[in-house]
Amino acid sequence: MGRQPCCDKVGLKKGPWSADEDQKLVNFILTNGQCCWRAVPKLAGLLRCGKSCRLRWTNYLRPDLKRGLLSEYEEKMVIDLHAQLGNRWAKIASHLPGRTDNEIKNHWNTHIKKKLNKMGIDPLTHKPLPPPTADQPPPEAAAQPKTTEEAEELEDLTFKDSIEDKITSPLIESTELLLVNNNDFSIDEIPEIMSSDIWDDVVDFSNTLDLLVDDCDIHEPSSRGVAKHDDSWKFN
DNA sequence: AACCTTCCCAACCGCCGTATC
DNA sequence: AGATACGGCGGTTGGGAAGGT
Repeated sequence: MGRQPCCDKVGLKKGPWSADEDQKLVNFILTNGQCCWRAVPKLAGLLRCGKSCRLRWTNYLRPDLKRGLLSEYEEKMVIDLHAQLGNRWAKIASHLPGRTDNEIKNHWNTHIKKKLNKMGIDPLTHKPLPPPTADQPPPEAAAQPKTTEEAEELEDLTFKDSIEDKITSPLIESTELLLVNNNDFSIDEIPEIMSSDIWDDVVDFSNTLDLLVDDCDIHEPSSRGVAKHDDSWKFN
């Protein structure tokens, strides 16, 4: 015989939590700490199952949670991490202090997905959406740019995306530093990238994500001493 | 003001790997 | 060794809020 069931699920309350229930749970956890969730509802005087208590605590009641919308910085982090990790929300959330996997998942599904689609970027692959064919008209969400500004933004993002493929694949350390791994650029690509209008954006993007750390210098060729390495430029 | 539609998010569901009996 | 609970995770849903007609 295995363990005891966590709850018999008979007579247990479901649905939204009341303020009174929240108070009971918070008081209990703050007094006793997080212990065996199975025991929590009984000890705290709640008619909920342990799993429901755990979810309520981790997603809503924890005192270290941030409330409100994700900042632009956090959103960029989520997009970048999603490009590397996919729908591993818990993993993504672990890099955003005070945010829960549920919160990030919701924000992705309700905001970021739409935003990327609107910009012509596939939220699954993070690549530009394929051009529409006669058989397959563009999805409603993937609207084509209507103005010059929108067209320029799309072009920018597409080019940036191809560069980011080369720059990133960062290792994310527990310190939340994103390290750029010895990424090689073809020598032919560097002048084009650096002379383009988006170079500043690339650096900004990297800075925003704390991609650039002390042991990772990005320089212009020759003048700032990028290490030339086998016909490619290397980030030190 | 009343109704309808869309949006948003808290909470649930079901699955999986691990722990326990 | 096998059965079963636990804890964690990602996907989905239901209902309230907001916006539109």
